[in-house]
Amino acid sequence: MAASRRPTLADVAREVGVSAKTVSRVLNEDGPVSAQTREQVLTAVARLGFQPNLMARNIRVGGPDTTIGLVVPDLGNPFFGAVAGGIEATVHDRGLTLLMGSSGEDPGRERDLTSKFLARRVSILMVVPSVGADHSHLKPHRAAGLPVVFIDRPAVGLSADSVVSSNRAGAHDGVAHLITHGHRRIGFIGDLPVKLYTRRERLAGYRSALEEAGLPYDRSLVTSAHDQQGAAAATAQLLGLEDPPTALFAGNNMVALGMVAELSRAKRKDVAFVAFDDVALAEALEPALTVVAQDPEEIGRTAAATALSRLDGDRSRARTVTVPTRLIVRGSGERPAPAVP
Amino acid sequence: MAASRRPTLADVAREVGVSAKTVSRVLNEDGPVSAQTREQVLTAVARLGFQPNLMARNIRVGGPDTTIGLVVPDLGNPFFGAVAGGIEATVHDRGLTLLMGSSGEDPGRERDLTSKFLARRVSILMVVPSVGADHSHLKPHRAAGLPVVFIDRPAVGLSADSVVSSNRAGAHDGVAHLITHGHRRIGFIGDLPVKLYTRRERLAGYRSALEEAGLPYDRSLVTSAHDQQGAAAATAQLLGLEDPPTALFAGNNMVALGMVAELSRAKRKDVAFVAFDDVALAEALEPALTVVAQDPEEIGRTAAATALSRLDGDRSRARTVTVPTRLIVRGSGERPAPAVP
DNA sequence: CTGAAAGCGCTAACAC
DNA sequence: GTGTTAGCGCTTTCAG
Repeated sequence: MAASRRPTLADVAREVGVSAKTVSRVLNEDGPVSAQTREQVLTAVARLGFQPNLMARNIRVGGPDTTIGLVVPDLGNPFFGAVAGGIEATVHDRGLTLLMGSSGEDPGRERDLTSKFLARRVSILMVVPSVGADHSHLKPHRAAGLPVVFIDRPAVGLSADSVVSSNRAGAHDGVAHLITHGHRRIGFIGDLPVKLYTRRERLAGYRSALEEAGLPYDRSLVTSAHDQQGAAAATAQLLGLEDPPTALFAGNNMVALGMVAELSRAKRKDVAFVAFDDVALAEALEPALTVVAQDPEEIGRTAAATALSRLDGDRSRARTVTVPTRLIVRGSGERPAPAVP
Repeated sequence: MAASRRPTLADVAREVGVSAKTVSRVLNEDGPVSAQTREQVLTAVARLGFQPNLMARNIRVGGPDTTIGLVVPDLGNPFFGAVAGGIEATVHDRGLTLLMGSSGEDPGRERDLTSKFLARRVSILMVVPSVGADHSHLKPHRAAGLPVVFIDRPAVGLSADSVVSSNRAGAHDGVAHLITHGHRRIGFIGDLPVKLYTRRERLAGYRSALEEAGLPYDRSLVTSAHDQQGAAAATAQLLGLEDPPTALFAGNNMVALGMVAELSRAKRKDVAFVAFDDVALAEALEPALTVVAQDPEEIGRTAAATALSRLDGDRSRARTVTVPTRLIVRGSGERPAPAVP
């Protein structure tokens, strides 16, 4: 059972007794073809199970490939899955397909992936940039007209479109919600590394909410974690302070999981908390988890729409689109602060 | 700012004053090249920002493209995201890239996607087949040596490898756990449509556990839902029966969310429950959620390993690999059944 | 309406 | 070490 060569245009042409060009015409509904030959060609195509080689076509036509290159930190993270879903839904009608890879937050891998995608002549490049990644190597491609969109975090060293959540305003709203319920000492558990764009923005929102309420910024109440374990530990550490916080703000969904787990383990029913980013089962918790929800699908749709407009000739200068977050009040933020002595 | 043409091998060659083949040799580390010209070529490549056109290369070399086509029902579903992550991790070293699309459980879209992928000459095709999809159109490609792997559900009308969870055994274990704690009337809320492979298998596991314990199979205790809302309604409906179940088994993670939400809403702290598929925050619930956990990453890794072995010439007959599930006992399944009168 | 020739960007197979 | 020629599978261009 030898792996038989796949049929080509020429095979079909020979089969019918016409030229390759005629077969090509039939398949692309280009120029005129007699109903007669048309029929014969289609029959032969079906019988041989012929499928035109898209790569060969693209190379001749010269245009970009009908793919979108998408680099995310982690394919398994539902946030990026939802972003990808939003992109796909938006570009599907244009016949574009997603080429995906994960960088693991490693600038080197990110660069390998983008290079590979560029070598494939993707129509559009979308990247969730890793901390420390430099994007200057994309400059010539941008100049050549390639739409590039950065997702969730802005570009570094390159002027390009980007789409982000309203991190700062969202964090502000979440923290303000806690303040409204009387809390004056609020812990912040952010992601790592501390240079991460989303962490910086969300911390800024936290600080602005404090400032607005005339509360002091206490560095000892700000800590970090990069996984669920770490977040649990950070939670325990904050609660163990001499003058501990009466409320906590989780800087992302991973942190939220660890924080909730630790509070539940320690049976601390007195601590109020709010998390950035929604999680499944948030409503089923006791108390139900109040969150600052992002809209990853909308981020994906927006990124795709932006890129498509560039593809269609929009030459206006690079813009950053902010997708709003939404405070979903479910209860966990309303535990009252204890009366101050 | 005209969109300048991207440089080609010939451009680089002209720049340096050598032949295209020499440049090719440098880039592919093929045949011998003097250190002198090598240096010059690399310089020119860097200066022009040249990136070889992978499509052109592939077409000449004739082999399949270095991509894996992956069709899933829904990109936003974390289960499939994790599967994709497992695949990518396994194939990364071979230089393969993921081409992904979502079918929305629509056999037509699934077919469009697979056809597109085949036209791109993917090295490997992986599909989570939709209910009602037929795969006979893949036969010629299989015969031509294309590795095809079905994920989460077996193939229809085609002999090909597949990788699935131990749905039957897993459901059996979950239900047996409930029986162990004294439950004799156990509700089953499965997914929809009822013809879905995973639903059938899990229901079979449910039945086998009942049978093993000498318990009757009562059809009125078996119902369905295809989203969280529906699952909540189904839960309410089961608990409203004249002779209601004292324990519930959720057939998937979506159903679990709805079920937990409804039990929490109705403040039914007496009902025991177990869910198929793990969910975030399961430990933080009260009681913590006992689940039959799947291992989607491992499913992805296994699928990839299987496909790679085919690529490497394994011609043995098609096999179905079952990835074990694991009962994670956290508490929700241990609420005792009320004493029978 | 149809076909022959040329060429997209690259590499295999031979020269030198 | 390096260049030349041919050709991957397809489409463009121009003749019939």
